[in-house]
Parts: sequence; structure tokens; C-alpha cells
Amino acid sequence: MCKENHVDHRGGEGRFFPPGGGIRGIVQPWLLLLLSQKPAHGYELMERLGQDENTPDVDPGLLYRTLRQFEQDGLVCSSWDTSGGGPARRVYQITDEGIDYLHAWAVKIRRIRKRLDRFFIEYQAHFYKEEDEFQHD
Amino acid sequence: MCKENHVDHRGGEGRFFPPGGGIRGIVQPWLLLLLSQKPAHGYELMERLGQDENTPDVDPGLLYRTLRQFEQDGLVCSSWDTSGGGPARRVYQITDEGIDYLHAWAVKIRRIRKRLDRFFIEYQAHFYKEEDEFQHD
DNA sequence: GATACTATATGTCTATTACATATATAAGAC
DNA sequence: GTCTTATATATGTAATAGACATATAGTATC
Repeated sequence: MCKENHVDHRGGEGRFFPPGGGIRGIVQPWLLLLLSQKPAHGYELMERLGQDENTPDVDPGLLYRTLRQFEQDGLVCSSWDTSGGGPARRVYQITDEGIDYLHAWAVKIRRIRKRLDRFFIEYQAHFYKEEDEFQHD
Repeated sequence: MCKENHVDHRGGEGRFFPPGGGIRGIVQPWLLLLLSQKPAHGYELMERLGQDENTPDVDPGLLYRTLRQFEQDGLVCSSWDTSGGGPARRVYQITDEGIDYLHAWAVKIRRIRKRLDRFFIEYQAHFYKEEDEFQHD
């Protein structure tokens, strides 16, 4: 065995608690999915993403940078829209390549989902034994 | 509208296809879960993780570094085991703080699962309409 | 002694994300 | 007029996860 090393994680220097890093990499497929539904500008995408209760607000910096990267990679294309009142908006439209990319991503995400399912099955099996059923939500 | 920008992503410089980055951040909770089941050394954890068909092989570098970080943060503690034939193994054991952390992570992962569920519901609604049901696996 | 398996570890690079901050337009309040 | 607020896009910086390469060393087998 070994001696437990008691460090305060909630304090200044250690690992933050609860886990903040967590899962990464779903912002991109989500943006492509929203754009596959209809063309939109960044601010609108931000609001549409924010509507899902389980999705934390997307950082605007990340969102706009991601869209620009998408455009550089040919997954989306953009044009300015000055018709509405307010600042000009850059409206993004998904390309065929973007759709392909989204589909490829869906396959990947489905696998991740299975891993998470498996995680919860083992997690609950260990900590809740037979008492509690696997809760789907 | 806008002009589609055809770039070859499969070639040298663009975004790789299919998406490689994908979702990140489940290695850590998985390791803690495995260690909550029983103490183990790195190599064994690597093999146990590799048994899941949906989980790609974990990079040893990442695994060992993660374990050491865990120990620094007090989530696990370790001791050398020289009993078996072969090189000495560093056996890790989860601490109470590690268990707490795992529970906090489970909450977080459950939310992620909901986001992925929602993603697939919208994805399938858009690309497969009513033809196909939401396939759970 | 050469090879293979076990086992741990570091170096480096990229991608994703968080957080802070800067900029500008337009609408409404006062 | 100017102050505030909402809309809209953008950059700078830092932390972290992960991929990939590589190093090191003990043990076993041929």
C-alpha cells in the first residue's frame, strides 16, 4: 500500500475541483450541425448553442476563431450582411466538404457516446451496485 | 450567399480528414474509475483500457504522465512492486480525494452525454428525417 | 548475445478551450 | 448630445489534453 497524500485541491495551487477541463471537442461538430440546418452568423450561433441547458455558454473568442478556421479549411464560406440594424454580420454557410466533415464527426461522436455509456455502466456497477438502475438522464 | 472555397483537406496542409482531434477528456475519469475498482500499475491500466473496443489504445506517455499528475494532486498514491518477474511496477491506489474527484467527474460526464444525445437527435432529424429512428448504438 | 516482452518516463508539437480585452455599430434613455 | 446597453466580431495569452517519437531498463527465451 501507500501513504495518502493529503493536498488541498480547492485551494490555490493544486488541481481545481470539481473538474473544469473535462470533455473537449464538441463545439466544432455542434457549429457544423447548426450551420447544416441553415446559414447563420456567429452571434446567432452563440445564442442557439446557449439555448441547450446542458451546453455551457460558448466563449465568443473560441466561436469566432473556430468559424474562421472552418472557412480557411473550406468547411464553410462567409459573406457580409449589412441589411439588419446594428453592426455588420459575417454570415457563414456550410460547404459540401463541411457536410462531409460533419458526417465523419457524427461517426466519431457515436463511438464516444458508447464509451461514455460503458463508463456509466461500470461506474454505477461499482458505486451503486444493484440498488439503483442505470439512469439515462 | 458566398463562393465555396474548395481546398483539399486530405492533402498536406489543411484540416485532416476525418476529424482526428475529436472529443477529449475521458482518459482521466476512466483511469480513476479503473483505480476505484482496484489498485493497479500503469501497464495494467493500459491493457484494461485497451480491452474496450470503442476505446482507442491509450498513449503510454499520456497515461504515465497522467498518473504522476494524479499523485501530485493527491488523487492517487503509489508504491513500488518488485514482487513479480520483470521490471518493477509502480502500483497506484486511489485516495478518498480521488474518489470525490471521480464522482464530480461522473456528474460532468453525464451532462456531456446529454449534449451528445441532443446532438444526435438534431443530427438525425436533419439528415435522416423520419425514415430512420434514433439508433442508440 | 540477440530478441521480445514488460514497464516507466521524457520531449515536443498541436488542438481545444478559458479568460481577458479591444473594437465598432446602432438603438433607446435622459 | 451623450450615456448606456445590446449587437457583433476579433485578438492575445495561457492552460491542458493528447499524439507521436524516443529513451531506458529489467526479465525471459532462444
